[in-house]
Amino acid sequence: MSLKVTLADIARKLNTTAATVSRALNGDPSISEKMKQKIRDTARRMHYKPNKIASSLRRGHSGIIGVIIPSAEINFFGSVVHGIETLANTNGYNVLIYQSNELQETEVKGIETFLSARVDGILVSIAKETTDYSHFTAAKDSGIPIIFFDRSKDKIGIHSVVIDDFKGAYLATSHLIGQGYKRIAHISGPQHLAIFKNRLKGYQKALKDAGIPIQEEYIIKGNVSVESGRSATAQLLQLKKKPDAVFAVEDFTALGVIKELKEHHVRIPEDFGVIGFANESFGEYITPALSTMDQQTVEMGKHSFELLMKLMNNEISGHKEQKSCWNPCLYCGNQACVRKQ
Amino acid sequence: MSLKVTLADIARKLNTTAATVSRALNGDPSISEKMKQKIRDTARRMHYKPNKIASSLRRGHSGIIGVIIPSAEINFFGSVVHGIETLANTNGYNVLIYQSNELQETEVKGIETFLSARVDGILVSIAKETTDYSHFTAAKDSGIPIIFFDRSKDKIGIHSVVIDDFKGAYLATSHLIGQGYKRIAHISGPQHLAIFKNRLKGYQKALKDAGIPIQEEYIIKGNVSVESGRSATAQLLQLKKKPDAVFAVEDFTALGVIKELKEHHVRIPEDFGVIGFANESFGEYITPALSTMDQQTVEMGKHSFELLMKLMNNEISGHKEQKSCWNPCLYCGNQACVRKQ
DNA sequence: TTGAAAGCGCTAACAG
DNA sequence: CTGTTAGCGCTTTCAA
Repeated sequence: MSLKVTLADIARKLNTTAATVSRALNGDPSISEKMKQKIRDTARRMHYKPNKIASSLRRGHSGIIGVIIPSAEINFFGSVVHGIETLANTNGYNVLIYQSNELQETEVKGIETFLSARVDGILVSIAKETTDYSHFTAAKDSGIPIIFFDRSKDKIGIHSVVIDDFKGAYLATSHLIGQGYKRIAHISGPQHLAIFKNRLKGYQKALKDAGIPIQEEYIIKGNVSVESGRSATAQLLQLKKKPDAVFAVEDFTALGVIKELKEHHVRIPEDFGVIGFANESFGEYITPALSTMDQQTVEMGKHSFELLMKLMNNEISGHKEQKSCWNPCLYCGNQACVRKQ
Repeated sequence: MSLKVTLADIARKLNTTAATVSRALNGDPSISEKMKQKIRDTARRMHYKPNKIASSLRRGHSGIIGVIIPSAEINFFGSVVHGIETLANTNGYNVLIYQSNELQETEVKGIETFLSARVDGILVSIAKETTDYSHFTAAKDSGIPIIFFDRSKDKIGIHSVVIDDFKGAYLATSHLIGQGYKRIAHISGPQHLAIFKNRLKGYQKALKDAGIPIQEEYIIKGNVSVESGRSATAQLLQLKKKPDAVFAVEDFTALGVIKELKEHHVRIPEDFGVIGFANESFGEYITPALSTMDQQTVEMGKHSFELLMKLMNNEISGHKEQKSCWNPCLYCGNQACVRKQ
């Protein structure tokens, strides 16, 4: 029942003032060791819990950074958040997570909530359904450091941390080519999101560089879901000239491909190659195991937080949008990042 | 750059006072409609964002509830949190998520963080590694409403929301018996957590009721991981009298079982039956599909929040510990909750 | 229906 | 080294 022990309570007991107690507890060097000891002891005995609300109000910052993710049920994001937390915690920040559930409306609410909570910075991975970005630019204009990770939007003046999706897709496609597949299809994602657009481009470039003509009928628009992988595959299998491999824009789509192929009794990888782009851990669980591009999620989280911290500390400008391709293996072209069971 | 618009700013522009503006914005009926309109308009034009920090300090509560989960990378928890958020948001609460990463130390930090943030209530699913529970009881004693969900600890005076694990395990085991398996093993989880202990008991009761003798060598201690499923299975396959089915305490363990069986070229389900206890979505992705007990995660989240809200509103006593078995299908014994592909 | 004033718990500036 | 004072932005009496 001692929830409301305050600095003043401690001060009273010790015949000193709240200011002194505050300083002692915050390790201010101007306070004598003896006094500090005494104060720390009684604070502990009285079960004092600092009231961060009051502290934040006074200091003008909250020590919280907000992260908006589309869904915690996508392993990929859980893992990135883990990376964010690791670094945030060692830097004295706490992380507040908000799920947009892939909805623009909820995403807007998330931004508002964070603004009201006076978080010190915001990290966001854009919802699939979001097509208007004014809540982000408004937040930025109001002065709060904000950075996109993974799902980003170019040319609206907000920094982003992404892997080199173009190169990743290029490598994934090249991987299939290297395995001897000749007619490689691609199931893409919503083209208004940069990551999906760049993966399509990487796919096309890889084919071109290998001297394989690009067939429009081999490029199917998907929407990042198991179902869209299935229907796209069904569609591909009806073509006169069927493809013999698919590069799926992400793992859920790839899973749909595999499910559909199985129903048609197409053998993987003998008759048909499949590669995804990692966002799920189930890749290693399904049979046949899914080849996929590793995204080093934890690293992505750490890098995102680092960039955000620089922004919060004014170490980098918020003005000219900068894109941070952090993934060493994708960046340097090391093929090791093709993860295959 | 208008991050610091305050009530006073608005008041000044309108020749009134912060008090009036506050009242208007909060819909106080004593303010005239005309004034309210005017105030709302200028607030919008000035891009006013209420400072919840200040508001919380004054009101004495934050409107935030804290949720501690072992890991956001376990789908199960993401899904429960989703349920929590749904209800929390419609009730005007925001949800702050903290990951313990299955570590007691981090879990303690989470509690402290929440206490400092003055959250209005805490929901926690206990970390695997936690063996001392004093941080929970201390929090409760300090007056904050706290409730366990899924991973709970009995007899320390804290309410919990769990499914009827005993009955769930009973059903899972009976399911295997019903399919004709005769020698059913069980790979269990850490016995200091109630859910795992109860699942073991349910397994034993099901065997007993079916007149099948309980063999100690068929009960393997696991630690809730793919690896432990594998090694336990390897161990079981070395027995003179091999089992012909396994009830795994949760899905990661079940996955390990399947992987190991595959390596030994044991056919599922023809030669060997496997059933898990749902905490992952990969059940539907692997081959052969994993039979598993559905836990209705979203419902669990909603129910947890409801109970917490009752506690926060003093509608139930925090004194006598109460266990809330909320899962209708497990509770009523409806076999439909065995989810099989 | 509105204003004036006080205060939530903390920290920073200024004294001493 | 420590105390005094003021104020962060908001809400809530109490008055008018």
